[in-house]
Amino acid sequence: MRDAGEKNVTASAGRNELPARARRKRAGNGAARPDDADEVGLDALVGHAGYAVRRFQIWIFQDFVRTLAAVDIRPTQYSVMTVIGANPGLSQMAVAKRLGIERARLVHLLDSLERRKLVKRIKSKTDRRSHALHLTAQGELSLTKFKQLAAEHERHVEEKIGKANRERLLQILAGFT
Amino acid sequence: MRDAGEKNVTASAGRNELPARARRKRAGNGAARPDDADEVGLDALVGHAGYAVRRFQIWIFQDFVRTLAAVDIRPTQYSVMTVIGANPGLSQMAVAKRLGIERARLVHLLDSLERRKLVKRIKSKTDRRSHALHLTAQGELSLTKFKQLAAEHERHVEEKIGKANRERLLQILAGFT
DNA sequence: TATTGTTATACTCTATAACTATA
DNA sequence: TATAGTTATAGAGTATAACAATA
Repeated sequence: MRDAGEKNVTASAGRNELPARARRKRAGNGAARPDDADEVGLDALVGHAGYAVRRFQIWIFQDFVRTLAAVDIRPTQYSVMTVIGANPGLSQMAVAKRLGIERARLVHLLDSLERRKLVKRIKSKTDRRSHALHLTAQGELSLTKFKQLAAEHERHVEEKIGKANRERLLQILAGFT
Repeated sequence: MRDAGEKNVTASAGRNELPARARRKRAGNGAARPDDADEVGLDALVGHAGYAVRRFQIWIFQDFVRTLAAVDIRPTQYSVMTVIGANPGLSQMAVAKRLGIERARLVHLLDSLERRKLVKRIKSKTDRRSHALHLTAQGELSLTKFKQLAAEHERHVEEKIGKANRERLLQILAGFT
């Protein structure tokens, strides 16, 4: 059981096999090529989790951006505000570590959120190198709205892959959060 | 059943709830903050598929790059070579469409692969605007090696999330390939 | 010496627009 | 006029290195 089906990582699997139609087209005529995307076989890519995950991630981020376009908030900005909201007083290093963002990049993200009066940096009294991060009053209010829109986005995901599959996905990937 | 558990998209779920220890730390003392990443709660992010998928995708790409570092091939380069190998004669537009890559970006990817003698552009006789893409003999040979390493990477994924989970993931996301 | 926040650089990737040569 | 390939630009994101202030 454990050793079965190892080969199909690199072998073409049934569903995405190059369609017979496309094969025929090219067989008799060197010039004819498939012009429709669905006639192009993916070969080994079919068996790669990373390829599927990347395509899905692109879709999901685009839907997130689209759904929150009215409030002009991108996924990373949302994650930063959510973590600060749940852990007020956090340092920049702590946020960066928790979210896997480079601390250099977080500087710019916070600059932008601070300009928009959603987040504020407060000098720490115990360690004067670091900043305590807080949402502003407006930030708190805005985050509530962002979370509503993010929940709407999440429903789009559910519609796209199904409620049970979405939950299974969260379970499978829980270790990476 | 269909309407149950809708709220937990924005509510903190059990597993990633802010630990009592961290909450205690901050309760009596405004200055104390969680310094360890695992003491920082994620709040609404826990319920977002996009967040888990993004973190997983980062891990999986890093492992792919690491595993294929000896041959200096990145995920996108691998996907381009695999599709050309399986569909020789394809135009740049067809490859770009199939993989969801901007055609402007594919130009640079192909420049790089062509410099390395892995891929060649051949002027089409039927449509002089377009190029027929082929692997070189060396490209064919190299791709075989790349596929072996990619299969090794895929085994890392299996070790990380489990064989059954990896297969379930591929099933759930099959529609995005 | 080490760490926090910052600035800077380089490279990948996404998203556009515009140009050329064909069709 | 539309399309294939190309060039260019701008912004997000990743990966580094180096610096000042502070620990």
